[in-house]
Parts: sequence; C-alpha cells; structure tokens
Amino acid sequence: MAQGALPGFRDFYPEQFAERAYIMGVWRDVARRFAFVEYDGPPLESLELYTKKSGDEIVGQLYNFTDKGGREISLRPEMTPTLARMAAAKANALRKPVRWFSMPQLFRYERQQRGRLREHFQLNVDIIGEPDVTADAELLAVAIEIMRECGLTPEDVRARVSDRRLLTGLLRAIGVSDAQTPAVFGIIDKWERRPLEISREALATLGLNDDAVAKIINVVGGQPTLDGLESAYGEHPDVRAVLGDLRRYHEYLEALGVGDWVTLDLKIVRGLAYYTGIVFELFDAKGELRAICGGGRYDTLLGALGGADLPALGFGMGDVVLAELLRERGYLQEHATLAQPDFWVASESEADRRLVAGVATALRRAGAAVEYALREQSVSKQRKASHSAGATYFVTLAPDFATNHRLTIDAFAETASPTLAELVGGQPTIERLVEVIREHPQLLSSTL
RNA sequence: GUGACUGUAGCUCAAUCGGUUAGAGCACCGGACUGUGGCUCCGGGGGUUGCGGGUUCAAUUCCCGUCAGUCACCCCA
Repeated sequence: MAQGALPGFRDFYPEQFAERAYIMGVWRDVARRFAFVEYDGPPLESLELYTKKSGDEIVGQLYNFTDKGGREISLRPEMTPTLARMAAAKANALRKPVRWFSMPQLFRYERQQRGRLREHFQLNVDIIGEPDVTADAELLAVAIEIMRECGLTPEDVRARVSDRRLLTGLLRAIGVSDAQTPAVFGIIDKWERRPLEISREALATLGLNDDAVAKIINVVGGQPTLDGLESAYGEHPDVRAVLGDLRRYHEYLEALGVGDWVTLDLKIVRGLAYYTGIVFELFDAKGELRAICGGGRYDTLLGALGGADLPALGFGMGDVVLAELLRERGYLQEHATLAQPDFWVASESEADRRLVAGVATALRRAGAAVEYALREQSVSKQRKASHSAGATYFVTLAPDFATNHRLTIDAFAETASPTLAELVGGQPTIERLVEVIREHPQLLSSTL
C-alpha cells in the first residue's frame, strides 16, 4: 500500500484540482466584480502574531516550530493577523476604504472530520477604514453573489445575520448585567448544539430570573424581526440606535439584490471572538453541513494588534464545505471538468509523424489544445486514444498531405453551430483550418 | 485531546464454520478488428488482506497493540 498524504491533507489529482480551480475561479471573479484587489502574505509567520490575538491556548492548534534561526514560527491558521500586519505597515498610505481579498491555504493542527481538515483554502474578503453599515452590506453581498455564481439559490443557502451591539442592548433591556453578558453569549453560541432545556438551565444558573430567561429564549430562540424588536425593546436607547443601523443595512442588501437570502438570527455570535458589530454566517438551508462562511465587523482588532486604529470587517469562506455542498447538488460535476484537447491529430505511418507535429504546432499557435500519439500506433488505436482523452475533433492527414496540405476532420462531441466542418468547407487544408480557428475561437472548449 | 465504528487490487465488492495458489466487475496496459470504433473479442500487469504481535496444525476470518479513515465530543478557520 502506497503512502498516502498526511492526515488532514489532500492530494489534488487532476479531477480534484479541477474542482478547486473552479471554486477559486468563482471566488476571484466575484471579488473582482466587486472591485476588490488580490493580495497575499507569507505562509509562515511569527508565532507571536497569533498568540497576541488569541492567547497561548491557540498554540495547541497550530503547526508551529522553531526554525534554524531560533525563531518561534507557525504555519498560518488564519489570514486576519497577516492582513492586520500588512495594513498597519502602510496604514497612512492606503486609499480608504481598503478593499482586499486573498485565497490563502491555511493550516490548523486538529483532528479531522467532515468539512474540516488540517489544511484548507479560504477566501478572505476585507474592507478597512469604513465604519458605515453600507460596508457591511457590501461585504455580505460578495459572499452571497459567490453562492449565486455557483448556481445556488436562497432555497439552498441562508445568510443568518446578527449584531453583537443589538444582542448586548437587548440583554441590557431585559435586565442582564454587563458582568453576566459574556456568559450569556457563550450559552447562545452553543444554543443549537444542545437541547433547549440545557440552555434554559444554564441561563437560570447565572442568576437570571424566570422573566428574563423567558425573554431571552423568545428573542434568541424565536424568529425575531426588526419591527418586533422595535415594539418590544425600542424604548431602550442601546437597542434603538442599533435597530436604525440594521434597517439601513437591510435596505442596502435589498438594493444589492440579495435581500432574499438574509435572515435575522440572534443565535449567530461567532464564538467569543473579536467581533464588534454585525456578524453573519452562511449555511446550507438543510442545516446538514458546517458553516460555509462566517464574518463580521471587528472595529477594534487592528488597533489591538498594534496596527492602525481603523474600523474593519471581513469574512472567511473555506473551500471544503462549499465543495461538499456543490458536490451534493451536482454542480461541481457539472462545472469542474478536466481540460480536454480540442484536436487529436493522427498519422498512418512513421513518415507522417513529423508532419503531424507540424500540424499540431500550427493548431496550437492558433490557440487550440492539441494532442497526438507520441509513438507509432494504428489509426484505430489513435482514434480510441483520442476518445479516451476527450478530444472534440479527430484530424487525419491525407495520404498526400505533404503536397496538398489536405486533411479530414471528424467531430466526436461537437456542440458548435455552425460546425467546424461547415466553416472550413469541402476541401479542408491545415491553412484553412487555422484560419477558421482564429476567426472562431469559441469553437475551442479550452478557451471557455 | 476523549469516545464509537470501519480497514481485502486504483475504484466497487467476493472469499462457506478458521481450511488448497485471496477472486470478479470497472479502470489501466498490450494484441486482434486494415479505417464512423465511446463497439466487440483475446491477453496482461497489479495484493506481505493497513502495519506489528498473539492464539492455532492452519488467520482475510479470533484476540491485543498501532496507524489510517468515518462519525460524535472538544474547539473553531
């Protein structure tokens, strides 16, 4: 038995690489259309960059080691610290708002399970320097447009949105003390992973009275609306201010054409991390998979990491869960196809083989993907090989090709109309074929 | 890090109660079909049954360990 890849790591055979290339192509294309520009940083960073943000307990989940210069370093487990470092170094020179995206491979030393490996590719999209909720709407729209571009609909994927300030304000209005608030956040974060009774008991254990517990369960566990929250808690100034922001946020999401995808859901708190405002996660609508994407606003993080004190927001979207969802729907099989040759050029004799190479070169320089037999084979064998390779056209040199440049073109799986043969005409020559390809590059599958 | 389940060819699976040289389909390679053939026919390569140990006359089969995979915790990208 051959040695496989290390646990949690993947080999990308051409079939899998095609899937990865498709997903990353969608990421890059949608980000570009939203006028985000791509950046990258080093895959290795100083260990301190991560402990500064997350504490020493993070080290257990890092691929960290001491390098030959005695430096404590780690493979990057996330992109945000690198982004913060890079943005801080040029904070004053960057045009605001900064709209950057990256597609790093990230590493985390954890036991693997479904949707979670020790390595993955993650799209990171961030906006730096804009405090208004219009930026939050723009950011979420990027994530949702990626779903759309992949062929998914609001019936497949839901964007669940919350706001840490709103939740904090509501808890205050309900009578939760600021000291109790972090613990309540922790309970809400685990809400969906355990029975309601456990959450109810946990809240009661904090010393909250029955009325407060009931209100929390209603607000968090129910299906809150902005209007409902307004009428119930709108009197409280902390709530009122945030509700106004959220209304504008939803108006922008509607204007951006993604309102149908979004649900207000106060159970989304994104761990106990560094988020300060609107937070969101994208889930498959059936709720079978892990989150596809998560993000939000982290206005204090860049300053806390020693960089520029700029408001910022961003999301991360991993390739693993997205690929699972797309595979389940059959979309990956549809889009992530292996590149196949446009032409297979066949020869009938050893003497023809140099002519075949010349024909291949002419077609290649015209933009086509061309393969031919690298050793002498019967024509029937070459035809079989061309099928196997998935070639669209099978070109055979005429016996007197050397003098008249004539060839025959058989189409195997041609979908074009008019067909290549029709465009080339009755007496096809290599010159005519090259001419037609240059005029009609859409005939070539390799350019799609 | 904890627990449960599962490991036979590249893939999907066989192999009677523990019993002869571990088989088949697909895939791959070669040959025939001297030309519409993504066909058909013939042949071939490929396995230390994940690995190590134990019980037994005999282990793919039973036991232990280990590695790997899957799932659930933990935690989160």
